[in-house]
Amino acid sequence: MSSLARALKVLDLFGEETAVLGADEIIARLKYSRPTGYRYVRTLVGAGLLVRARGGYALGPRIIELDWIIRTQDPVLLASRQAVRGLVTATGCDVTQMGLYGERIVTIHHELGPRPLAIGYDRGRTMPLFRGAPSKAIVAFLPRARLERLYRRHGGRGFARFAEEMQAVRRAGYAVSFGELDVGKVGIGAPVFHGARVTGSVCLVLTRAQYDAADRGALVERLLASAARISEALEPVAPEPRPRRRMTASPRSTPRTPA
Amino acid sequence: MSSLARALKVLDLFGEETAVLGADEIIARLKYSRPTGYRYVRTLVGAGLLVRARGGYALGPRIIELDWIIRTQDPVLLASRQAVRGLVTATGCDVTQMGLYGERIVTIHHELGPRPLAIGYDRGRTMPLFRGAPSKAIVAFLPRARLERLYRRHGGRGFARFAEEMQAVRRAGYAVSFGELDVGKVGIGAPVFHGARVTGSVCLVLTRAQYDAADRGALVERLLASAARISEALEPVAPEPRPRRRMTASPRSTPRTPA
DNA sequence: GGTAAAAATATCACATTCTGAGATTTTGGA
DNA sequence: TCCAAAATCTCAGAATGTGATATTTTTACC
Repeated sequence: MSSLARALKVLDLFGEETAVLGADEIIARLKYSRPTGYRYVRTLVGAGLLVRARGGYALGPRIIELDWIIRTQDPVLLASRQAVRGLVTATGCDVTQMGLYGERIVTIHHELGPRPLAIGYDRGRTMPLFRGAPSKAIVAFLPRARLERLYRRHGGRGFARFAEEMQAVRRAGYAVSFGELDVGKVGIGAPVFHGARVTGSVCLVLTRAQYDAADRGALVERLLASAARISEALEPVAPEPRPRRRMTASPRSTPRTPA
Repeated sequence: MSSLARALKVLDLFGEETAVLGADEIIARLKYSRPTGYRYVRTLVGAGLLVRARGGYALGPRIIELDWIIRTQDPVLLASRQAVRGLVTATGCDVTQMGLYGERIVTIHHELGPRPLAIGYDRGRTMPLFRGAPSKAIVAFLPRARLERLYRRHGGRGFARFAEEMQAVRRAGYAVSFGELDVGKVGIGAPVFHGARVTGSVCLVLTRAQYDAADRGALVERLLASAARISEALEPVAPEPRPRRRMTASPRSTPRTPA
C-alpha cells in the first residue's frame, strides 16, 4: 500500500460519532510510528483536510470548500432545482435526490416539503445500494453486467431474484419501497439519466398514511415527468467532437494564497 | 515536498469553474510524469476523493460524506440552530455563520430570511480575512499576537491602523460593514466564543435601505444576545481533568503488510 | 506572568517505496 | 466489429519515506 493511501486512511477514522481525534489515537488506531503519524497529519493539515482542534484534530475547512465546489457545479443539482421545487409544491411530499458515484449512492439534496418528515436524508448520507426506492431506481437501470458485478461485490446472495425485481422496476420506470429505509415511510424513486446512463434518482418520501390517501397515479406521473425534465436538462453532453489533437494547457498554474 | 503533498495538489486544481479535469490536463498542470499522475489519481479515486466522470475526473463522493460528518457534529451548528432561527424571525434579515479554521474563515451556514437576499453566502464560501463584518467580528477577538501574525501573513501593510479598527470592534462587541463584500449590503457581525477563544461569528445581512429604516439598536442587541446564547451553549468544554500519566503505547513493534 | 506537562517537530542512518520512459493493455464510442 | 484514446505495466535507479530518541514548542493551569 502506498504512503499516500496510508495517509488518506486517517480521514476514514472520522465518523458519525468521531469529530475530533487526538494524534496519539490516530497513531494507535492505524499502527503508525509517532513521527510518521505526525508527518501524515501535518501534511493533511497543510492541505486543509484536517485542522487542529481542541483535543486533537478534526476534519478541515478544505472539505467544506470542496463540497461547495461540487455543489455549485453539479449538473444534476443545477438542472433540477426548479423541477424539484415544483415537485414539492405539487405533491406536498419531501423530495430527495441521490447520485451514483462509482459504487456509492449518496444523497445529494433533500428538499423539505410543507410538512417535513423527521428523517435524516441530508446531503452526504450514503444509502444502501440495494435497499430503498432511491437506490433501486438507480441500480435497476444499470447495464446488466454492471449490476451483477455490483451486486456480487456488495449485495451478496440471490442475484437472480434481485435481478427479476429490478427488471420489474425497469419496466415500470420507477421504484416503490415501503419502510425499507424508515419504518412507516414510503419512497417512490425515479431514475435520472445523463445521456444514456443513470446518474441518480429523484424520490418522493411520504408517510404510509399519506400514501394510502393520495392519488398514487398522479403522484407517480408527476414524479416521472420531473425526472424526465431533469434528464432532458442534462442532455447537452459532449456535443463537442473529440479534438483531433490534444490542446496544450496554458502553463500558468492556479494562483493560491500562500500559506 | 513530500509525495503526499504532491498528490493532494491534484485537489487544488478543481475550482469554481473546473468541475471536471482530464488526466492529461492534471498531468500537464502539475508537471508530473504520466504514470505518476495516474498513480496519484488512482489512489485518490480509491479513497473516494475523486471519481471518474465523463471527460476525466471530478471531486468524489467521499468529500460529500466528510462534509456531512462535519456538518452533523459541528458544535457551533448544533448549538446555534434555534438561536439562528429565532434571529431570522425577530429581525427579518438573512443570518450567516462563519467559522474560523486555522487561518481561514469559511461560511458554515446561511439561514435565509423572509426576503432572501440574492447573495452567495453558501456553506463553503471562503471569506476574505480582513474585510466584511463577519471576518472582522472574528479576527478582532483574536489574541493580539495571533492577529498580528495573521495580518502580516495575509493582509499586508498598515497593521497599526487595522489594529486600531479592530480594537474599536472589540470595545463595541460587534462589527458593522457597509458594502465591503456586496455593494448595497450591510453586514453586522458578532463573535462566537468557544470557551475563551473566538471560533466564529454570527451575522445579519440586510440592504442599505433596510438598515436605514431599522431600529439599529434593537437589531444589534438581538444579535449580541443570540451570539452570547450560542457561546453559552458551547461552554461545556473539556471538564475532564487531564490524566496524570501518559498511557504507554503497546510495545509490540509495528507489523506491516508486506508488499 | 511563570511553570510543568503534553504535543509536536528535528535528527539521521537505512532501506523501502517512489519515480519515469516507453511498451502494452483496456476502455468506450462509432 | 473496429479504432483511438485512456489507463496500466515493467523495472532499474534513486529519491524519499521511515523510525528510535532527543529537542523544541505549545498549552493549560496556577
